Amino acid sequence: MGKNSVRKEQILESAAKLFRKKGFKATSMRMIASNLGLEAASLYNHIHSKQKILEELLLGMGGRFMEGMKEVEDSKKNPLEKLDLLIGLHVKLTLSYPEQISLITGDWVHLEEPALTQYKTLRNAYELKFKTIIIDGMNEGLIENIDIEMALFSILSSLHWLYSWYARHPEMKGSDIEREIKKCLISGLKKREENP
Amino acid sequence: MGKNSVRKEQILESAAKLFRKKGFKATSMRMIASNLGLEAASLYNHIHSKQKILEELLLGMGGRFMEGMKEVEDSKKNPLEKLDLLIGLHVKLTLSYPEQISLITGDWVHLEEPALTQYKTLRNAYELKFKTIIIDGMNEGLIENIDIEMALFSILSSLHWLYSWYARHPEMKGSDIEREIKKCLISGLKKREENP
DNA sequence: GTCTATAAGTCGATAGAC
DNA sequence: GTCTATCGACTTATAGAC
Repeated sequence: MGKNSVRKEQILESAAKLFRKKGFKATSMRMIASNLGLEAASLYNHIHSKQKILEELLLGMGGRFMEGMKEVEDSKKNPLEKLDLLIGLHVKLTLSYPEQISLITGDWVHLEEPALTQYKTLRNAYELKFKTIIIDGMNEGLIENIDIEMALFSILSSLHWLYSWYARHPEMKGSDIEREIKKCLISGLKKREENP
Repeated sequence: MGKNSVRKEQILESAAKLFRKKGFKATSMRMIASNLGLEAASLYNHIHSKQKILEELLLGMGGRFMEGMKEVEDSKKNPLEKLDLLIGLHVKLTLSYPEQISLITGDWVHLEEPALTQYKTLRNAYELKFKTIIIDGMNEGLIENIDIEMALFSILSSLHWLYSWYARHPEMKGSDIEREIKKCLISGLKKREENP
C-alpha cells in the first residue's frame, strides 16, 4: 500500500470519476488522459491496461470493506450494535471514496478472469459475514424474523446506492446521514408505539 | 401499444436481456442480431437505431410505473396503505419485466437528448408523487419522522435492485417476496415490542 | 425482409523519437 | 516520461443485390 506514484494515483482518480459518470465501457483511455492533460499513450508508462485500472479500484475497495468488517466482528458488541457499526462503515467509505463505491453497483461485471473470480469471492465472503450477524440477531431475539436473504439484500442495496444520494446532498454531514439511514434501515418507516 | 411487429418485439427482448447482462455500451448490434439468428444489418428494417431500442425500453417502463402510481393515488387509502400498494407495484413490474427494470439502475445514462430529458422528467414526477405519500404519512402520524429524501432513496434503491435478488431466488413466489420486502422496508429489522 | 459489402469512426495498445 | 504515428480490431449504420 502507498507505493503508487503520484501520477498513478492521478490516473486512478481520473478513471474512477469517469467510470462513475459514464461507466467503464463508455470511458476511453483518451478521456482518462485528457483530464490530466496527457495523451492516451502516456498512461501506459504508469498502468498496464484499462482492465488493470478497474481491478485496482475494485479490489482496493473490497479490501477496505473486509478490514472494516473484521473490526466489527472483533468488537464483541451485540448483533444489533454490530449492524449499527456496519452501516457506519458503509457511510464512512462512501464519503471517503464516492467514485470507487459506484463501481460496486455495476461496473464490476467488466472485470476479466482471474480478477472477476477474486472479486466475487471477496464479495461473497463479506456478504456471508454480514448475514451471520443478522442471523445471530434473530436468534437472540433482537431482530425481527424476516427472510434473511431479503433483509441482507435490502440493507446492502440501500447502502450501495448511498453514493448517488450523497452526490445530490453534499451539504449533509456524515453524522446526520448515518443517523437518518439507520432509522430507515433498522427501525423502519412505520411509527412505533410509545414506550410503556 | 401493441402495434409492434413480432420481429420488433423479439429484437427488444433480445436487446433487453443483453443490456441487463453486459450493459448498453458493451452490447453490440451484432450480438442482439445473433441471438435471433440474424445479421446486424437486418435489425435496421425493424428499428431505427441502437439508441431507439434503449429509449423504447426505458420510456415503456416509465409509462408502466406512472400508470401504477395513478391507480394508487386514486385508491383513497391512507398513506401507509398506499406505500404498501406501491411496493406491490414494484414487485409486480419487477417480476413481469426483469430485464427492462435493470436498465433503470444504470443504463439510462446512455440516453441521448431529447429522450434523456424526457426520461428524467418522468422519473422526477414519479419520485415526487412517491415522496408526497411519505410526507402525508408523517403528517398523519403513521410514519416515523425521518429525513424524507433519505426515506425515499432508501426504499427506491431496495426496490430497484429487487430484480437482481429475484434472479438468484426464482423459486420464491411473488406474494412471498412482497410480504418479506414490506417487512424490511416498512416495519424495519429491529424487533418491535409485543402489543399491550 | 435478409443478406453481403463497406463506409466512417472509435477503441485499446504498441513502437520509437525525443 | 511524454509525445506522434500507427496498427488491427471493433463499432453503428447505410447501400444495394436478391
